[in-house]
Amino acid sequence: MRILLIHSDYLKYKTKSKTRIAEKIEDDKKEGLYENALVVFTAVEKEDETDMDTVVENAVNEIEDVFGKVGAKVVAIYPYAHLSSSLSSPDAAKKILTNMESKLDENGINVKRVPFGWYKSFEVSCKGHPLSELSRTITTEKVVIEDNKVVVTPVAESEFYILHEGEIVGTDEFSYAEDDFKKLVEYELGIMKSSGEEPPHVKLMREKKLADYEPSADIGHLRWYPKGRLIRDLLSAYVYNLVTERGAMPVETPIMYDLADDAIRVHAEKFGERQYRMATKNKELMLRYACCFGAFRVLSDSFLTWKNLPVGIYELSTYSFRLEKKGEVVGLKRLRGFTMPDLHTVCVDIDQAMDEFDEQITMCKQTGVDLDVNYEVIMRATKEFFDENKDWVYSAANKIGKPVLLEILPERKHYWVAKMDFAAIDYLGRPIENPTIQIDVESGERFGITFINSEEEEINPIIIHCSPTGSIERVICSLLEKSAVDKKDKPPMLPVWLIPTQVRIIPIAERHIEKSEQVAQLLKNQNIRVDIDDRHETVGKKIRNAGGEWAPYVIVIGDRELEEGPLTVNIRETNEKLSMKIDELVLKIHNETKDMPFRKLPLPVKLANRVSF
RNA sequence: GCCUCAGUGGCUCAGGGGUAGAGCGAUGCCUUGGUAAGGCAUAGGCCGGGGGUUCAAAUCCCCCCUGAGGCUCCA
Repeated sequence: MRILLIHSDYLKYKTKSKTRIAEKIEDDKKEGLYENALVVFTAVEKEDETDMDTVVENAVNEIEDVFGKVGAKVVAIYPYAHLSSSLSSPDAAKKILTNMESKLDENGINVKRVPFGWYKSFEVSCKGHPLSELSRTITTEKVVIEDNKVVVTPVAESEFYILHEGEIVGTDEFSYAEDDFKKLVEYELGIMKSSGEEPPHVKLMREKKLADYEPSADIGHLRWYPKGRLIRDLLSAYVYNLVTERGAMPVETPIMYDLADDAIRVHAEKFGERQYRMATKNKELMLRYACCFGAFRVLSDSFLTWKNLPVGIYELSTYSFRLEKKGEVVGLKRLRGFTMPDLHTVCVDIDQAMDEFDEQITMCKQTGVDLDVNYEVIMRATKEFFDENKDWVYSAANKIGKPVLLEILPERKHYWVAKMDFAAIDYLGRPIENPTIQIDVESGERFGITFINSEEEEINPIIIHCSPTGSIERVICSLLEKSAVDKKDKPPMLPVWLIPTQVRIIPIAERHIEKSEQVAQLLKNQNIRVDIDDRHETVGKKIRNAGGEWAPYVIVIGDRELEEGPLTVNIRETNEKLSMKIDELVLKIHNETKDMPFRKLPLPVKLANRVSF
């Protein structure tokens, strides 16, 4: 429910004509004049229908609070549909508005309600003091009043443990050997102190010309420059290969959905206000915040039998949209538009889901190796699930090979009963939630997904949600944060398969450019991204610039190299100058990029021709 | 969304009611060179946007936008 509160000198209204949904009214309600009134313009929304009593209660509390503060004489409830683009049914609205009226009345407040469903003229004279114009969003969340303060009803709290080598211990009793794990636990338990610094990846993503803010879009939507786009493409190809090799089938589904579809609406409403919504002429649409919608619709329209299962449907959501709060959006870590690899695996039952989950743990772990990022892991389960499947939870945690934080939730709040979150730890010691695996026990039924079991019965399957890397943006975030950590004791780098310039060739004088081009062509033919710094600068400066671009290999070509023979190659990682033949360099790079995807350099080979972004 | 702080050339920043500044970068010229910044010159600014105060606003005040930190949140 949305309300707009106006403290007015007076409200004056007059009914003009009925709409189809008009309520019946007595003649004395056809017009009205209320002086010193707190006018409550109210739009009742779809989600309010799920818990009308709570909405009424919350709204009444809010109104009474403001009423008391501004010292108005009367509350005038004014139905005003234009505050929301997601309206409830007229019947529900009428009921809620009437209930608000009687509740306020019971509490001894002089309350009037302006008729619903009529075209009306009105005049309102706003007093204009600081509290005279307020808007509020009222939700179905239960609140209690305590010491005059509104407090969200405390839900029973989660319990936290550490699982390690088959043992379960309290978070206090565990002796933390690994720094990153300790940070993760402190963060999860809310005992980490903030340092107040800016995370380094934000500066890096701009400095390295990967991505930048786009002030002309909404907050949290980025522009990507060629180098950033290249890395995104490589990561996308990487995940595609990873999941298809394990049998998943890629699909592509729409980015927006019609809220008239019940299953879509219920699933969407769980996400509350954090959605982008748009109204077209006849439809109320939402932008997807994950691939679930499309995947579930594909699955519910497919014929599945127990022989097919488990089966995976994969999509890379370019983009998913979440209307995160302004203050929460930061760099690559938290965006309003992001790209999420999303794998949905249909399983016949919870046992098969657990087996499949085990496979996916292996897959998620592998991404940490391929990306060269350290993950710390949190396993979460509802109390009920944990009690029934203790052995499996222990063994799943054991697959991580190091301590795992375990959260046990007293009851199921979400669609999942068990999940595993993999987090990289940023420069400031805070987790970046990346891969995730979740066992979903709810969506199969909600979206009408069924399979035929061996007894020819139609059954709702268990579905596993998995993002093997987490969002592409967060992967890049983790890589940049890691480089900032590394900077303390070694040169910051990206994995060789991801860095835009793998080999930088520096000709000393113009007469060395031709030879540089020949070397570049040989490397290019071997699927290596190579470029030539042909600018009129000193060798020292070009070396410095190559370092600034994190080029892992730099070759200087001068008179000595004009003859056939070995090249001198600067190796960034070790800061060595090695004499090697081209073939040796090719072999070294191929070894380092083995089994990883390749894309060509999306920039002019010669630096003199490049646009500077 | 709330609280605090910030926005001056492409970048990093100085200035602080009365000619708009520096370094880096860019461009041009000189230098044709051997491993982390060669020299000289030039261009580039509605001082985030809009209102107000003032003879005069980049500077003071108000609103908005954008960014940072914190709070909250991340299904």
